[in-house]
Amino acid sequence: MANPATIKDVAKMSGLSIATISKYINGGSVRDKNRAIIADAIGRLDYRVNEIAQGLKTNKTKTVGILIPTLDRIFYSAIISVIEDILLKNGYSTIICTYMEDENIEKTKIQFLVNKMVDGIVLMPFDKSSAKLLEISRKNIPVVVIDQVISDSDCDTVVVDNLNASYNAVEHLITEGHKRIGIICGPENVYTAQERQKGYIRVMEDYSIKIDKMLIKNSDYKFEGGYKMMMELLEQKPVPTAVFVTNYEMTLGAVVAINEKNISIPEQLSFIGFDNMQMAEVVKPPLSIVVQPVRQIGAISAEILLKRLKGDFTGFPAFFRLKTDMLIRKSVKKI
Amino acid sequence: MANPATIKDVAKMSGLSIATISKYINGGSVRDKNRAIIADAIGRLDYRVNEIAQGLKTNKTKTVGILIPTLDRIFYSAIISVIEDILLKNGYSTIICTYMEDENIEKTKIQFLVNKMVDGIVLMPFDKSSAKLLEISRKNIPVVVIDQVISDSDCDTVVVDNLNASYNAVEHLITEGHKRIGIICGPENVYTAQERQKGYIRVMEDYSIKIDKMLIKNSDYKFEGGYKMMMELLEQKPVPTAVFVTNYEMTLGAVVAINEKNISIPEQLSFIGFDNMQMAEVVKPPLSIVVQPVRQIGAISAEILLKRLKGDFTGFPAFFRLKTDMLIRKSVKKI
DNA sequence: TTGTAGGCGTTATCAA
DNA sequence: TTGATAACGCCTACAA
Repeated sequence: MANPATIKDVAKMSGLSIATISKYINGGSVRDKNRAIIADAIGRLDYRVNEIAQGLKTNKTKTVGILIPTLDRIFYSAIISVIEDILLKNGYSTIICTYMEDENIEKTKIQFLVNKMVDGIVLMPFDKSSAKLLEISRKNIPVVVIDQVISDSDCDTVVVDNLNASYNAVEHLITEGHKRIGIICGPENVYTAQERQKGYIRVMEDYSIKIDKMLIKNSDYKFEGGYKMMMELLEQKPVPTAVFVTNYEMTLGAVVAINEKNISIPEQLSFIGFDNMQMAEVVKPPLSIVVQPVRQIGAISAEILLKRLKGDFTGFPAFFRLKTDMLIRKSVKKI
Repeated sequence: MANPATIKDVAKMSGLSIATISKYINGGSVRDKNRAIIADAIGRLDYRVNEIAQGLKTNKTKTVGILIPTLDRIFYSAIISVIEDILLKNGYSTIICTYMEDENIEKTKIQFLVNKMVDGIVLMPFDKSSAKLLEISRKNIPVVVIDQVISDSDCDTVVVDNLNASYNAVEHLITEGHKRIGIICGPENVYTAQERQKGYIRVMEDYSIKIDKMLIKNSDYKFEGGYKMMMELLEQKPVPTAVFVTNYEMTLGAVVAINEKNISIPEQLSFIGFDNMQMAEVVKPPLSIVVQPVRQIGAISAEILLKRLKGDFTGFPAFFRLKTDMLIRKSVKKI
């Protein structure tokens, strides 16, 4: 209704000057008697600092930009929840942008965030190229990169140990007697996909199992891709006795394919999926899966960014490599 | 590195006044020759409007606040994706806040958004109380409420026809010969849950089927709740021949319970779930489900808000009630 | 068509 | 401890 109250109004009502009110707000020294008067006036006027004006003056917006490929994947939305929560508790709000896994949109949105004068950025990049980071670093905005290692660029990074996540999963299959093991990986130009594929190859070599290239499928980290690649794997001769799928959406797709073919897990095919414990329980039988430390990823990212935002650049650039968990259920059979 | 360029810099470089540059930017009339000069200067300086300063002057932040219970549910994150996309294309950025299904946090966050001077708010409220809307309406900030009808308050509203969604699902079961039909609903104080429950009761009455209160379960819209209530339903005597679960997370929980009890769908129990087509396909056999028009909800909400933001209040308060779809798969047996 | 000047709400410097 | 005042970058009468 009425315009929001300003410092001026508070000053008028309390009979003090604008400068004094400002000090009161920002923790300067103010006579106790006056503190009371000011507090009273602020209460009656329901005064709040105008953060826009504040931002203009201080060059700080108390806002962090979060840039992710899409909100549709539980992996991303879960991380964001955590980050948002921590930042908010520290007085920062967040602008979440998705770029639909499109490099051009990604660039546009980075520009957008820079225009919005965010104080910091959390980025889950599409690919490994660092060009897009130029714009940001030119403005001296701290960036935390999650889930990917960007070459040739100094910035704090939080990833999971994808290689060993994959290594351990496949090793589990090997230990249970499997040799003919299929893997469905993500896009070849994506860091996490490369690492997960490396893990597969390394453990196979460590156990001196011959690698059949036909059992290594690259796809798009999407439902349909998982479905299609699973179908292809099932057509191999001899058919693999076990399959490892390296992200959540493709795991869904693969399971659907398996169901359609009326193949039973684990009797006819052993299976290890990725992410999302709830889903793993819904499937029959419950799936063994690799679980990423989503909460931890979010928490560490938020904390390191807050540190940079405070101007503390010790240990820059920081690099965190978090361990995954392996959840053993009933989708793997000993052979 | 260097500070970002300001209008002043552009003015200096082009030899024109600040006012002229401002006109150029905001579409005022400027001599063609000068337009070229200004464009050139802007390009060389890489000048961008400082939206903070602009906001201070215009009292507009070009920002919309989105307040949701949690990001963990695909129903919410999907809607947000759509809204964010449309708003962005119209020059608005979004601040997404979650309140963890806690009324107090919800209030705090509303205050937070108001402090951030958002131009508008999209709200998915926790309950039906309208008190929280006071703060917003006092500031004349347009609000669009999604997924709930707030009594005693004028604001644009977008909901789905939950009652008939439920009616149709249960009717499908009845048509297939079922009479003893269990339903797992959400919290009794939540609008969508009430409506879905009403739909059940109405269709049962329409078909003159006696209602057994023991077959109506209220829970919390969460995975564990769905699991627990399903277990309870399975202990009823005689056991229901069909069950309808009224949101996604509870559907997951219910399916897990059914799997654990080694009950087979649809031979021993017919089943209809809610939301998320992908999941429905993963389960074996694929589940028949009620699908909400997520994209449409997002699109309509964004459009109506944009309209209000432009100052167009025709038809206020608007009320949209969207229809759901029923996806028939293989989880219902004729008896 | 262009320029001058005042003000948006805040912070920060410097005197008092 | 307080207060007057000049910024911050932009917009907008109003005058030229």
